[in-house]
Amino acid sequence: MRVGFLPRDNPYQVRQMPRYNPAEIEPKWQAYWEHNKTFRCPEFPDPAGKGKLYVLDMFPYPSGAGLHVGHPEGYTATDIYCRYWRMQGKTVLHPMGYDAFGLPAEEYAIRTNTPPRQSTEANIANFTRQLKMLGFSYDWDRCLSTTDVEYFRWTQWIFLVLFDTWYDVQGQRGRPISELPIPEAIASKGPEAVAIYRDGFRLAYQDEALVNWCPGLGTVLANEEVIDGRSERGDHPVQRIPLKQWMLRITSYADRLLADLDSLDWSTGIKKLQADWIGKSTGAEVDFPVVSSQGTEGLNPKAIRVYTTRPDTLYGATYLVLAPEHPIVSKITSAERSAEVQEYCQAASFKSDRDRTEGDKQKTGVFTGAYAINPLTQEPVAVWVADYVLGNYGTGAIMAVPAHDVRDHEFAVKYQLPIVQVVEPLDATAEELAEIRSGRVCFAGEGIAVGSRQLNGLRTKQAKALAIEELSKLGLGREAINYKLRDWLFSRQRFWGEPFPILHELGPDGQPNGQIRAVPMEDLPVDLPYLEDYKPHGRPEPPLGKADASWLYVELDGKRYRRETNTMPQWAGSCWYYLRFISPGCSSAFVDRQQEAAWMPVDLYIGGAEHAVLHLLYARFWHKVLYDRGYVSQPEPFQKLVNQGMILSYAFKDQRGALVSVDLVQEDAEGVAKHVQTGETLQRIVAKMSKALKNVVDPEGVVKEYGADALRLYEMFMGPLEATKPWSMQGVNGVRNFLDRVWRLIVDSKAEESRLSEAVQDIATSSQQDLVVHSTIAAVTQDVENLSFNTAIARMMEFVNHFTKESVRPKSAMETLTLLLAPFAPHVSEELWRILGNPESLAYAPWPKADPEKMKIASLEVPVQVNGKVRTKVVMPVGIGSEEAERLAKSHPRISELLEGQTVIKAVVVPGKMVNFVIKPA
RNA sequence: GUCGCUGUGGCGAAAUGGCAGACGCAUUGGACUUAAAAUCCAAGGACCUUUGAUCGGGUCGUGUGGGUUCGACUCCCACCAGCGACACCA
Repeated sequence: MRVGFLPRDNPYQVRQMPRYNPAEIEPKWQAYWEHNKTFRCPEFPDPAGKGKLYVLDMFPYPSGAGLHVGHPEGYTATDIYCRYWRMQGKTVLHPMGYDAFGLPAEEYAIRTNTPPRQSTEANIANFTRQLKMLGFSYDWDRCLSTTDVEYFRWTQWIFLVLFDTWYDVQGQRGRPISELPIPEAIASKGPEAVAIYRDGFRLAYQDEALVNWCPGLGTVLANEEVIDGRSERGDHPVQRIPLKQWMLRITSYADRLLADLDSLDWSTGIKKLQADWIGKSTGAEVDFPVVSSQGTEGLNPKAIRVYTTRPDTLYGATYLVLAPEHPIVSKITSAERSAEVQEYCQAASFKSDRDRTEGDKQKTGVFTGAYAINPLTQEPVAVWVADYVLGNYGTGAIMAVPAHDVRDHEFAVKYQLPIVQVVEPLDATAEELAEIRSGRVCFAGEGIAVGSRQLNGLRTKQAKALAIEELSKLGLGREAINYKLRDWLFSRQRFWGEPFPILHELGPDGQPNGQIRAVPMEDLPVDLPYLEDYKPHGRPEPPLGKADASWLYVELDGKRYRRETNTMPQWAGSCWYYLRFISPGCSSAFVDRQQEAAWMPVDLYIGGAEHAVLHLLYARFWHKVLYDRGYVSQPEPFQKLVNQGMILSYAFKDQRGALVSVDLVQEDAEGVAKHVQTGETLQRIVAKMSKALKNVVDPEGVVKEYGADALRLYEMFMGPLEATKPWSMQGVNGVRNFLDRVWRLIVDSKAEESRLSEAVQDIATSSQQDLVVHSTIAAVTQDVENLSFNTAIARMMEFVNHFTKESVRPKSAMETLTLLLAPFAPHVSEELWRILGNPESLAYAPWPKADPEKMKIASLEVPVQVNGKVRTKVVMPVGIGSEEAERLAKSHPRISELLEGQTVIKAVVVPGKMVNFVIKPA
């Protein structure tokens, strides 16, 4: 229990305050909590307490615009949960920090012409001020920003762990690179060959690959940051160009990232999103030996390997399609087709993914002139090139089964390629069957194999298995697994990010010779250099290349190196911040080992659904690497995840469906919205808040007008946490009204200074009051634990409605209400608690306990139905038996009247709930 | 196109097999007041019916259509609408 006092220099002295005045009490209590470090979290959970609780918010990106009403939604939810569990005796870790590296901050810095560090720090200060204004019970001593040098020192350190790790497929875990078995052939070539061999296995590796280059932003982007061929941020076009980039081998962890979703307490929706993103599929790889007019002597391998999820349709494979990037294309193309094929492939390579899919989406392709042998039919099939086949998925080649794949069907129809049905649907009409048999319609479902020799008559599942077995015997096929997930492109050509702690060795000519090494751990952090001009210039060379030679060039162990000049993407810092919060001051490690074991995993993680895939997948991946390497104790970081719903705003739409800015709308007396200029009647809809529509709600303005407690309460009262819901200022006024009522319930609003209302007296509660008090405790307790805050608030409103009517209000009941309200509206509750005569903060006061004895009632009204329709209600004693209840119900005059002359077929009696007589005319 | 979420009074919502609309907003009426504001009390799904007025009684009602059940907002099937995510991954 903490005994608090008000700081002497507190500007918010208790003044006369007969009325509820949040503008006075809120800053006062915020100063009190801060001064007394009320919410400081100990290094370890209290062994005498009821265990630990780690509750985390997705930390905000400190934009220049300040806090949005969406932020306090999740933050209030976690705050209520934390305050509740503190009162229940748990030791609660509840930190806050900032995700401040990355494009938005840098764009903002360029726009406002300030160095990024300076504008970032200003934004952070503003965010902190706004967050403190809302009275969240964070342990602010643990606050961090991903841009703190002492923080990103450890981000760099973790990157070096990734660099030092290879994935042991047999053991299914990441291991130190020093344990990678080196083949004799490599070892004999000397240490440089060994180093290059190792580099090929590291989880952090460099790769020359086709990347998403965005000239508008002057950087490459991860696949996840590209939406429809345009950048997620800024909506600039993205091109595919080959560039040497850092990649993280997240694909090695695909299977575990998928499998471990089972163990998590996340919504099925989010789990499914992640599972779909990982996109595991099982099928087979099948080899089609090549027959080329060029001959196959120089060909290695001599077969085209395709990936299919439907090996059972192999007899229907009437042609093959290669991705334009497939290396075998140029080797098998016949002389007369060469020019055409080359032109097609070249055109495709310059196309962005957008261009490939845009427009009429008509599939295109060219015939290579080559053929390959279907391993089961032994028939030759044509080999085509088409850009609807992706080079970086599966083997980059497919067998086309036009009868049973919609894409292949479309292509085959366009180029008049043969369509052969080999699967018969199980339940199709005669007409449908005829369409499928004729090849006019494609059937992609499962069914019975036909026209497939040994597979005939088998169901799809069995046919797949047998086909794989047959292929294995021939040595031309095997079971295979594929993932949609790609390795994570991890480098950016921008200034405002963590520098890579990597050095490129320089050869005698002063140019990098291809050998790389990590910056020694003890030399971390690698800070960003000072740059006069850090702006992107539209070319792929990173701005850090312009740094001073003293930063750029390093001499180590007698060798000269050039620093890596790429920076890490914004996601890097948020991959592990939850660990740093556990021991933010630890200078010997990224997290203190004992403290990590004591606090992890995060028990409740709340944030927006927009991070369902990217942040959560990346963080889980890093965590698993750290787990494999023995640095953390848990395989998963976030045990329970909840996504708060989006807060929308009202907007207006005209007859054509165009959105109208709210300052152009006026509602008349009947509440009909009209356009100010045209007088046109507008339709009210809900839409995302946007500057263009001028319907953005500023939380700071709401705090000034209604108070932080009202804002908190309103955001929770709007509806279920996970639902999207529209903002209403009248609703805020409603909860503010409730707080006023609570205040008047307890405080004498006529007196000059704050003192108890005369109605509040130190007397015992009546049994009827007991019922209200204890059933409210029970309901609020359960609702808070289930994060059902809207109904918890409704229960407290009922409590207040009840006691407002009582002319004498027992003090104990008022204290109970104050404690129940405390997690939701902490400022006013602290103030009331003090007025009720308690000198200490209620932050750690024991949560009220519902006494079942006091919730017992003697009798209740039970609905009585006839044929399922409620006809009357009968008062029955609690605990009544079925027969007695039936007898009581029957004896009610209205019921006996209805049963008159009828036969009761059945009487359904649920004691205490209802009685139902099923009757028919006699 | 595929997947997911959501459809309940004028509005935000509650009830997840057992009295539909708790609680709140807005509305209406009353009390207090010289008056207004504030506050307090009360009413309220729609329609029909009984009555001098009440009390009362009935029919319909949770997006639409069907089904399971003594009983469905709740479970199942099909469809419609709105929102969101993904989108040639073979």
